[in-house]
Amino acid sequence: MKKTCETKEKLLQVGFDLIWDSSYGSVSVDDICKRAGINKGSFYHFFPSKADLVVEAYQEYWEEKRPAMDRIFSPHVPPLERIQGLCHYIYAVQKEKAEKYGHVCGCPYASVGSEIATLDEKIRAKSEQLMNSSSKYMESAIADAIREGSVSVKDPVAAAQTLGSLFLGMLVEARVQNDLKVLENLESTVMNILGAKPVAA
Amino acid sequence: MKKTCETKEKLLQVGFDLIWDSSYGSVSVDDICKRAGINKGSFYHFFPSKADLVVEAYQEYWEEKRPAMDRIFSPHVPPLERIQGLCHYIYAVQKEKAEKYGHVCGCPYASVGSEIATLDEKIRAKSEQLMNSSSKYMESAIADAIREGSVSVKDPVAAAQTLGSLFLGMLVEARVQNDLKVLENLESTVMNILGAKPVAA
DNA sequence: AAACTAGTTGACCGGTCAGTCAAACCATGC
DNA sequence: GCATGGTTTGACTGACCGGTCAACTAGTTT
Repeated sequence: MKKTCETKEKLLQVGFDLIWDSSYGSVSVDDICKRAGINKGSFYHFFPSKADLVVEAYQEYWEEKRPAMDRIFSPHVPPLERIQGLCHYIYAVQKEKAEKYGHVCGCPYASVGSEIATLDEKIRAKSEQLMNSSSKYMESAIADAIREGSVSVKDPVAAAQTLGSLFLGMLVEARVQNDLKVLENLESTVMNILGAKPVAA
Repeated sequence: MKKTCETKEKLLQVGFDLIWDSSYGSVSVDDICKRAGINKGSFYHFFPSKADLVVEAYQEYWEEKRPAMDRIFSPHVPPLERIQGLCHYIYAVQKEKAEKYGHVCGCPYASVGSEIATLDEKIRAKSEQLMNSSSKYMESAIADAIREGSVSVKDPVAAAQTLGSLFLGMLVEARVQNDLKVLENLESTVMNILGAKPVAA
């Protein structure tokens, strides 16, 4: 008998990937089970519903990415380089996904969150929470940048919010256009908005 | 017998509204027909498939909104006031929709475009086209603003692209958070990015 | 060895899905 | 009065949906 976590983990990963790639509505529980090589009964042993799998999978994905975010936004790194690092990281993740699946996939929280926002409150709330989860990193980086005088913006909270919306919008555009080029300007656009002096790459 | 266009028009409008409010995957052809008070056979008399209805409905919605856009972006209006006008217009449309349906609905092209981008090429392409359709307005307004010296940005094409992504991102956020407040900062955020001198309201 | 627990199986449920079709309907032109 | 052709009807198809269930397997505890 497999260990508990193996089956559940497999379902979480496969479900997350399939839904990120296509959509919540178009991926059936059968699809997930078939791809995971697991029987449907087992799915409902671990998850009360398809929606619950998604909520758990999102949480897990975020926790998986946290160490990378902590590294990128380490206070040891100069503030503008942190933001630069995030831009590179986003591009790298999107590129990897696009090569693996043949589509630019965008932000998983935003795609499914927007799809399902008016239909399932649990998923909506989780999407909202995770979409905002990186703003703290950004706020502190911008605040540090303001303190060292390397940017011209004044309000770190407002600037972080603006950049968050911008990232989101560019990721949606990249997904709809199915083109990574949209994301190539990420860094320069961000630096422009912050009113940053150029930083050596 | 009703005129041709009545039945078809009704299906287009009802379909567009239902799908904007919830999602492409969660609205069935039966739902649309029931709400429109029209039989299913008639649906397939006018549209080869559900996807074709969406593409046509999107095109029609855009054409319906064009006169308003032409008015807002009339060259008789000072450039920054045009952009201000767009911000107010977006807010007004979202507010009206939210009051009618009890949800903030966001951008219809982006929601469905993102949902379906990797699954249906016709819808994906139409979404891409319509998401970009307002950038020309923005570009010329920014170019005029640069010429009159009322903004500090230099490149109208790049700035229009940035603002387009920003609008998109804020609309997605507003939908997922189901909160119009997200859009209240639209104008001030945009003016900040453009480096505009304040314009009398 | 019996009882308990957690995991697994796959057939099964009622309902819904997108899409089909042959027949009926009806305004018009002849 | 009759033929025409766009429009309308609603029953129908077969696949698929999310979710259930009772039976089964296999380690663990007592």
